[in-house]
Amino acid sequence: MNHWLMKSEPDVFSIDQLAKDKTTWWEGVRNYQARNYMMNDMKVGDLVLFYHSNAEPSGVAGIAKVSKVAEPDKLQFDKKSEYFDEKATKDKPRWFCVEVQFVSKFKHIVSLQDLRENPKLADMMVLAKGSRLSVQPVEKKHFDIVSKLGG
DNA sequence: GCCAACGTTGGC
DNA sequence: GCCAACGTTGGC
Repeated sequence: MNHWLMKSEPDVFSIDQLAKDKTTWWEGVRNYQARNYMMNDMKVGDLVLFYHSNAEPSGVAGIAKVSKVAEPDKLQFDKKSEYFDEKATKDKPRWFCVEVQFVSKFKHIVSLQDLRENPKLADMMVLAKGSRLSVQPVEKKHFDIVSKLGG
């Protein structure tokens, strides 16, 4: 089983919204590297750190898990969506997304500062300079430390 | 709202 | 296939 970190702006979609909805298709990713992780590597049951970006504070807000493997992102075909992609066709979809399911919300958000201050987490991808990838792998040892911090 | 870092696009 | 210009991300 693999572990992941997925970023979402809470103003757009928060851990509370996921708790309410139970599951969601992770639509709107328009970065090939992030897509490839979802399309090729994410399996049902994989655990996900749900990360709030552009937030007060930014950080890991809870845990989700992959509930369905990748399927074509419907928004790429929706002309009214900001995620519409005129180069995508139903025969040859360009963008894929997995479905994730709510697992738990942390008692306390594990802020970016918390992550930075923990030497054991120093080589997490999310802490790398200029790291913008919205779907990224996480080592199990890091996942375990972060979930312990979250309570 | 600024801007550094990074990704994508498109002319050549 | 290079790379300048442009767009986006996301912390601050």
